[in-house]
Amino acid sequence: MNCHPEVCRSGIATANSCEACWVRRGSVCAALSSDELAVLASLAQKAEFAPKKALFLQGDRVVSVFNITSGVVRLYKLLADGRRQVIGFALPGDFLGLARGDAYDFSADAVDHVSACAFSRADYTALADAKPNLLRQLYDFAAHELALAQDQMVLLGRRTAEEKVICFLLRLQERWARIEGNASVMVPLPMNRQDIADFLGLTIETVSRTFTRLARDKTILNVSHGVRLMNPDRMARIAAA
Amino acid sequence: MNCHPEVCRSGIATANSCEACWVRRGSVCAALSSDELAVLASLAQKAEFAPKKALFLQGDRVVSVFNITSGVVRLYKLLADGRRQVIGFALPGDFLGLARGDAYDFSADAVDHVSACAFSRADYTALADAKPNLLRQLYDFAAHELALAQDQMVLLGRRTAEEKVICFLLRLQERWARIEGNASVMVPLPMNRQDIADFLGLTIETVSRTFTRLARDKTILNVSHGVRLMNPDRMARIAAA
DNA sequence: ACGCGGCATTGATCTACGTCAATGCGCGGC
DNA sequence: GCCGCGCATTGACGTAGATCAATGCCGCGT
Repeated sequence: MNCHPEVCRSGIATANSCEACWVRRGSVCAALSSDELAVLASLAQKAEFAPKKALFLQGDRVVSVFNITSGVVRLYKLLADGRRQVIGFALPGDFLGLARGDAYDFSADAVDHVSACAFSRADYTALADAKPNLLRQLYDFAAHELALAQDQMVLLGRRTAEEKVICFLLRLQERWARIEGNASVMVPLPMNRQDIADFLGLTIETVSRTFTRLARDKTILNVSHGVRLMNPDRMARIAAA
Repeated sequence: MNCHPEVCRSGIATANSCEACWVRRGSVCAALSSDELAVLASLAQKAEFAPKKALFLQGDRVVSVFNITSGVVRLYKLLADGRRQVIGFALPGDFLGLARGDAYDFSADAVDHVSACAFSRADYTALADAKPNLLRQLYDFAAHELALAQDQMVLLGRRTAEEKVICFLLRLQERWARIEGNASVMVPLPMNRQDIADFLGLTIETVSRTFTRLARDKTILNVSHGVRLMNPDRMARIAAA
């Protein structure tokens, strides 16, 4: 479960070749022409982050933007008293750096080992201004993220703990499927229970209890760094409710 | 409190003139050149909606996009069993129609009397494709909305009922201030308690109790369709926590 | 093979908020 | 000017999920 071949292999086949980048389809750099990709490649810096290392912190000046090529990134905000809300997990193909203004308004750190393409923000915005293609992709990505955020609001505001966990698993399954090209009942969960709790607006104990209850009634099977969906239909029914 | 002159007067001074539109500054049509505005004006249709009338419903095909020129619009999603999450309130100057795909994924209806500029979606996307200016504005607006949505996630997932209500009031105050050009301790609340509850992930009773508790300890004063902030400092301190 | 440290699980109890049920009240219609 | 309706408030009580406190377990380094 640790090593999904599609996910673990480097996103970039040869140094600074965007054409060969396997996350390009489904990423913000999809639908760029060959010569545009060449420009992009010349600006790209390969970056690697060990587990728990920060890509950036809330309040940092935005110097770089990132395309994730492998691994999972945790995006979160902290309240002054330490309460944390995870606002999302960035997966391969996701773009980081939509921040308005010149400071990040959330923090991002690597859940597992993360590889990313880094661009200077100045270069990237210049490119976006020059290439309406790319701007259009960024716009679509932002609108997509917004739709996800709105779904998450419904989840946080109006769903029970069990529904939250089930929706979380189904949505993650779908995102992995989009990345790997085929849906699987094995859902990798590289993040820990605390991350999931902070994403769903629950405590770690409630998340844990919900997982064991779902496992007890054979809806899921807990495996080492993930979960196997044993009854996706039932889950879909609960998520639809 | 019902009639903020800035808010109640029509957004458009003369029919189909975007140049004279008072919400333009701060809206998505800001920063368009004079001739671009002329094109925009030729495409605009003035639309009016009585209280509770739908601008569109979740699942409707996207035929129009809107710029709100006066009034307040409630944006919400429903679960199959009737639970409702209000995902936002659109105020004068706000743009509606970022929906991905060709169906709306949320519903929008008028809280009070609403005036809007309607554009055919096809015209609007064509214009955006032709004018990178406008696309850039749309992108910025989407990124701004995303930032708001992320703040709302923190609120929904990690804040107490009292904090939720206080943050709600302060954020609304700031948005009105941006629209009217000056901050006021009088915060109009055209939406009802149920709307506020569904926005904050609470019940109407909890919202009501929280308002009366805040009024009892002189933090706010309840007035007919709004609230007067009597102790903004204390509120800011709680919101910051 | 052992022990240690981080994470996850489990149980007992507490509480913020939800639910249910009246009651109040302002506003618009007649 | 009164009535009725939709919204808001208030109170009594219930509960999902939080909190507090062990205990279990797995992987990793020595």
